Amino acid sequence: MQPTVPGFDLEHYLPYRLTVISGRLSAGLAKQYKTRFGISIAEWRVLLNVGYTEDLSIRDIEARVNLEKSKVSRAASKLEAKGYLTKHVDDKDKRLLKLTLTDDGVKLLGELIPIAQAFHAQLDAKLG
Amino acid sequence: MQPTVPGFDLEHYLPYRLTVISGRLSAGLAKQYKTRFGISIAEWRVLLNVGYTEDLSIRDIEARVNLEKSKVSRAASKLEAKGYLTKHVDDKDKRLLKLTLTDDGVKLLGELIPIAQAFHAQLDAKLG
DNA sequence: ATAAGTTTGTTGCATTTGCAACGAATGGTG
DNA sequence: CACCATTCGTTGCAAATGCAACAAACTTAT
Repeated sequence: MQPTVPGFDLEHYLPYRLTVISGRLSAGLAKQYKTRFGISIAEWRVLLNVGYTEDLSIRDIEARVNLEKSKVSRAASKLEAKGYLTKHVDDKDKRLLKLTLTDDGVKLLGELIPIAQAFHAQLDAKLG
Repeated sequence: MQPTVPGFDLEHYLPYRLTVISGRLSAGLAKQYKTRFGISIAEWRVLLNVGYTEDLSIRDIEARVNLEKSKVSRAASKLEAKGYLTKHVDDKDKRLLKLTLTDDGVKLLGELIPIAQAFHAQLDAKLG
């Protein structure tokens, strides 16, 4: 624990700690989602947002979740291919896509949410 | 803001928020480091840890920073190729590599730290 | 000491990722 | 209207990534 380079308090550097912590948190759920449901983290987040708010566009999700639009686009396409959501061109602005969960999508989300909630409860318990 | 799927408070879901926030934080610094110094985030973290503690091994960093060991290995190799650190086989356990910053590495870290500190100060200010 | 098992770091390979380029749609300006 | 600039989503491609396989070094047990 001897700092070679003084003048920087690594242990308390916020961006650093946040990244490490959030990485560890995500990793736990990610494996469950992937192995049990064949869903990536990106897909899970898109699914969650589309389920949470109606008629979101790719751009909306990009802004909310801080995912590259190409990543959102591909995640949405995969979810569409798996039958969990549908894309509809917006009538008012035909550049936009309105994303909507299918019944299967809603069902899947219903299965995923309890897992996330349990994880969250577990986390809360650990944090006191 | 109409939840299609009830029973889940997305806005307050901690892992979700942490990931979004830490992603935004990292993104800001990442570009600076990459464009100005040709250093990736993984390399920056390895550099920082090696500077902070002497004779770290790949495994040590893997555990600390939560990076895949292959990622750490490649980041370390790149830093070595750029002349910022050296690898030495540990005498007591020849599987381990002791990573040490070169003079250039120390110098580079000295340039990067103020940027990180300024960023941190800026963040603190925003958080009140 | 030998054999079986573990740990450490690297590498091969298939997948994922980010960035730029692109077409289509819209907005703005003359 | 015509023209230029901007926005949105997709895709091509090079680079990054994760995982498994591997060799070498170490540990343990018999």
